[in-house]
Amino acid sequence: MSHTISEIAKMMNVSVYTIRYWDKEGLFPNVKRVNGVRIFEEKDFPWLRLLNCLKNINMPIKKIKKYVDLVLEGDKTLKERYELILEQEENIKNQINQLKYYKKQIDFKKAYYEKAIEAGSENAVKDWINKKPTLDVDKLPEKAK
Amino acid sequence: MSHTISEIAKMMNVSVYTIRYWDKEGLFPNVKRVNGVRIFEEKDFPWLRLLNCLKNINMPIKKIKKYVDLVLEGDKTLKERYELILEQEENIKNQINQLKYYKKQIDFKKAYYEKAIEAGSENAVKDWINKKPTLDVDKLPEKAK
DNA sequence: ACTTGACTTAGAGTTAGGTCTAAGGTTTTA
DNA sequence: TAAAACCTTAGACCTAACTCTAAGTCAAGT
Repeated sequence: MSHTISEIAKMMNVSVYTIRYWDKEGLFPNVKRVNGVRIFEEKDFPWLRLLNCLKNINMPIKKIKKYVDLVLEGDKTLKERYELILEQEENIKNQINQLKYYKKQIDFKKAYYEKAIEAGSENAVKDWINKKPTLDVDKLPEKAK
Repeated sequence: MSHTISEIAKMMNVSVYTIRYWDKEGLFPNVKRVNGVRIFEEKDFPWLRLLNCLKNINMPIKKIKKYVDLVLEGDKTLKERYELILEQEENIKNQINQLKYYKKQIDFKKAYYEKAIEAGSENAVKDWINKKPTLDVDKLPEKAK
């Protein structure tokens, strides 16, 4: 079963323009063409799947391109690719930890507004918020990327 | 204790340019000035803290500005602000879920490369990767924002 | 008084990642 | 056989979020 660019765009939930842009950036080095028209096949799906993953963990296109280039160089880059993947794993962990950390702050703010709405005014809960620590950068989780 | 722009930039781990840009965008409506120079005080810290949080959960500047405007309108916007915060909470949850989902794929890829490196070639583990599902967009977690 | 260094502004420039248009080719449908 | 509905390219344009430059102000130190 083969697929056109618009089908792939739909599958990946991006625009046709985006797929063409990614191709221009070299992210599809092996996609077949018939009369110049891109034909995506089942054999391309594992890569589409991984690409979708890498995009969604916020890996920059240039870094994805670098990975693609390593793949094209064959087995001699296995270790380098492994390290790149390890780095991404670290990166995801950091992103998750950071989001969890900030979720607590948002949850506090939510509770704060619940109290304020109940009281009808923000002033009524001002003393409550002041129990919270002030900006303390030392405690921030490691920045993602 | 009062602080200059460069101290705040250091604290928030961004450039001085960035703080000025944020100010230009209206994110510091209440910061004191002496001879035109911005003076950040302790009373500004809760907002710096929240701003830092909102930036790190990937809230766009325009949306943060909207929140600032609501705050300036006073108690009559409490409910609207509460809903904006709720939305952000949803958003963080989605981001976390998505990252956790993709982390599994990265972990699989990591194991894949460990096997490939051990075997000395990717071909040796090609059958192993093919046990994995192909691109299946229906199972993707809800997109964040 | 004068240099140093940190601050100010307006506005131009940069980067990443698309997004769109114009002009044209091919293939299916009426 | 012709229009509709896809596809193609090159390249211009767009947006978000900075990033930097130029020209200038101000306060502190020598």
